[in-house]
Parts: sequence; C-alpha cells; structure tokens
Amino acid sequence: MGADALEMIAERFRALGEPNRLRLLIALEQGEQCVGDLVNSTALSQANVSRHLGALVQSGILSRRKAGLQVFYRVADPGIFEMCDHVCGSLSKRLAAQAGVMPGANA
Amino acid sequence: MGADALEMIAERFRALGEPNRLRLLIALEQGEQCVGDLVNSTALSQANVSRHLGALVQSGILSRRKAGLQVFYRVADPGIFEMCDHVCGSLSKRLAAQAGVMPGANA
DNA sequence: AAACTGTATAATCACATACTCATATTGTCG
DNA sequence: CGACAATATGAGTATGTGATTATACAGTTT
Repeated sequence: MGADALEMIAERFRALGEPNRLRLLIALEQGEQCVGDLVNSTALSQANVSRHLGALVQSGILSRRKAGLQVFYRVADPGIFEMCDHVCGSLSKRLAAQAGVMPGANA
Repeated sequence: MGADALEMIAERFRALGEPNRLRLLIALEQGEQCVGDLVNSTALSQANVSRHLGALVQSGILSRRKAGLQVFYRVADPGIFEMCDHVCGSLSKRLAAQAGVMPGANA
C-alpha cells in the first residue's frame, strides 16, 4: 500500500480524532447549520468552531454554503457516522470484556 | 453524548491516525508477529515500533503475548480493518468526484 | 555469573495542534 | 458611505506527539 494512501487514510482518522470536532459533526447530523448556531450549541468559541469546521471541510467530511452573512455547513460524507457507530461498538465490547462480562448477557 | 464517551471515541480515531501505526496494523493483519519481524518489515527503528505497538495495545487494538525473549503482537479488534476499508471507500469516492468522474464509470 | 539477544523506556528535540485574543474580511442595512 | 453582523484568520502560547539515541530490563545460553 502506497505511502500517500496511508497518509490520506491517517489524515481522515485524525480529522475524527478530536472530541470537539466530533461534537460539531454530531450537531450537524441533524442537518445543515450555520457557524453561529454551532457556537451556541457547543459552547465553543467562535474562532475555535470556525477552525474546526475549516479542518473538516478540508478533509472532505463537511461542505460549505454561503448565504449572505452566514455560512452553512453540512455533512458531505455521512459514512463517518457508521464509523463512529463502529467505534462505539468496539469500545463497548472492550469495556464489557474488561468488566468480565459477556456482551449482550445481563446475568 | 457524554464528554468521556466522545473522548474515548476520539482517542480510538487518533490511534489510527498515524501512517506508521497503520503500516504495523496492516502487517499484523496476516497474523501474529514479534517486534523484530515488524522492525524488519516496516524499516522503522526498534524503539519506534515498540512505542507504536504500545500505543495500539493501550487503545485496545492490539494484544501482547510474551514468549521467551520475544513479544508477539496480534490484532485484538479486527473491526479496524473494516474501518480502514470504509475510509478507503470514502476517499476514492472523493477523489473520483474531485476529478469530475462518476465513481464506477470509466467512459 | 557473564555475555548476549530481544524489547521497553527515559531523555531530548522538532514539529504539529488546539485554544485564545485581537483583527481582518465579507456581506447587510441605514 | 458608515455602522453593524457573521465568519475567517494571524499571532502567540501551551500542550501533545513522533522520532532518535542511549540505556534499562528481561530472558537465554554457555
């Protein structure tokens, strides 16, 4: 596998490897939102939100749409949510195993 | 969604967000290998391989087994490969779209 | 025990990244 | 045009991360 390909894959994972960016993505799962809305719902600074959104656009996860003064962001690659679910599944299995419990059993 | 949960998810993504770690994982996809083998097949320094392997164990992706002088690592969560495939799919779609081509069509 | 092999770790450096504050940019409205 | 509103960006700082080198540690062999 080529080094460039590996770097691109890693970059995509890194884009998802930040809790505040995940927060923004989850907020955008319900649909397009402008920066101000996201600032309100996440309690992050405007500058910070703008930077994270920029990073997510650059990595191809979000797309932008300007409407007057506002800029609306939307999820361009909904597949990321399947990835998040996948990770959640792995983590809960791991936590269950760590606790010495069979996942799915409750007795 | 809880802050701790988000942090755990992000941490898992971050573990995959490094090309050399992906190299190690791909090498381990074929089966258990010891550190020395991985050093040879990846051309990374021994210290570097050891650190990356340690990080992957800590994040629950790999597991360790000591056998005499050697330490064997194996993939503990094979689901990561589905995630990599998922990312590859997203990326190739994006690249195709960027090139102005419908993915799957070649004329 | 001493020499040796395989792996982990400490110290260090270079570099990336997340955040904040202030300011620039872009578009609207009076 | 001037005042204002929404977003982006530059500078600066703090923290995190990947790599290297040297060394410690664990286990083997003689």
